[in-house]
Amino acid sequence: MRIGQLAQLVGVETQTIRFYEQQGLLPPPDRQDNGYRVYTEKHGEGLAFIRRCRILGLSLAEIHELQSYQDDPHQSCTAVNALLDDHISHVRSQITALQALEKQLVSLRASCNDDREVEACGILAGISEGNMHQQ
Amino acid sequence: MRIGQLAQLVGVETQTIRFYEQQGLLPPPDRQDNGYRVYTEKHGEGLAFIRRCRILGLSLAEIHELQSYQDDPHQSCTAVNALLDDHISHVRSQITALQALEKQLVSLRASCNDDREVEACGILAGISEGNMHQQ
DNA sequence: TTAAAACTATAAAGCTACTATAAGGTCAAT
DNA sequence: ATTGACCTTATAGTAGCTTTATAGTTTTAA
Ligand SMILES: [Zn+2]
Ligand SMILES: [Zn+2]
Ligand SMILES: [Zn+2]
Ligand SMILES: [Zn+2]
Repeated sequence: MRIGQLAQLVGVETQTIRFYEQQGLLPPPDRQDNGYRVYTEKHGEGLAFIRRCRILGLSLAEIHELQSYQDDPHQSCTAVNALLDDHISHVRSQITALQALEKQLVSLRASCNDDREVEACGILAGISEGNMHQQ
Repeated sequence: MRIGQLAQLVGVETQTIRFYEQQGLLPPPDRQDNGYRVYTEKHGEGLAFIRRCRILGLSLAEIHELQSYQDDPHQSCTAVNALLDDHISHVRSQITALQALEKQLVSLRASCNDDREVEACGILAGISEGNMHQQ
């Protein structure tokens, strides 16, 4: 299987596959005489794993870590679970931060209607005055 | 006022100030004979404005747009209000996406306890099997 | 007075996770 | 023989800084 077929199979661009190889996330495949990469089903599984991790918001470093655990299948999976716990708390704190931000933005938005000149705009005034509750 | 004092006043790094100047967000200040930048109060206000916008999650491009409105203070502020509306909806869709992600991660996390070997880890199995409800 | 510390300058690279572009080699079909 | 689709590598761009390198200037302390 060549790179284009693999890409289509998993739904990524060919450059992305080369990029993962370069980053050490995907093992370097064999090459044909002409230099073309030849992939096996295992590569397909590995690539699909990476993509599902990415959809879950895991960083390439976190994926790398998960792969290192997979390479040693008889150790305890505590570290895997902890990685996910950490990631969940990252996501939760992002949500919290964005919700606070939304609140701030909505209250700022309420300080202006559409019938003003820029110099009287409640939004620009609100930002400039800087009475923002940071964090 | 030199760059270090301005940086301390507003709470940013000196490089950040030079970066904003380079990006056209902060007007180039006068220079001393030795080449050192000399800032006025207006620069301080401009920099504080940028920082407050950044805290609100506005991109440098959006800040640039706001500044262009400020330069023409007698036009209607409709565009300013619209920019904020857009930004609010960006933030809301980020929140929605992250909440969906959190749900997915939590259910994945529930598929494992801490007393397994990696090869039996419910999380790794869940990712590998790929029964993920995308988006 | 002089030497170190602290400050300033520019330019360039690094960060994340790709995406895009350039310039070229390979292969099948027309 | 040439088009088109595919493959190769290398390089640059994205956002918003941060870090590093290298060098010149000012301030402070011995
Ligand atoms: Zn994470
Ligand atoms: Zn307004
Ligand atoms: Zn925005
Ligand atoms: Zn587990």
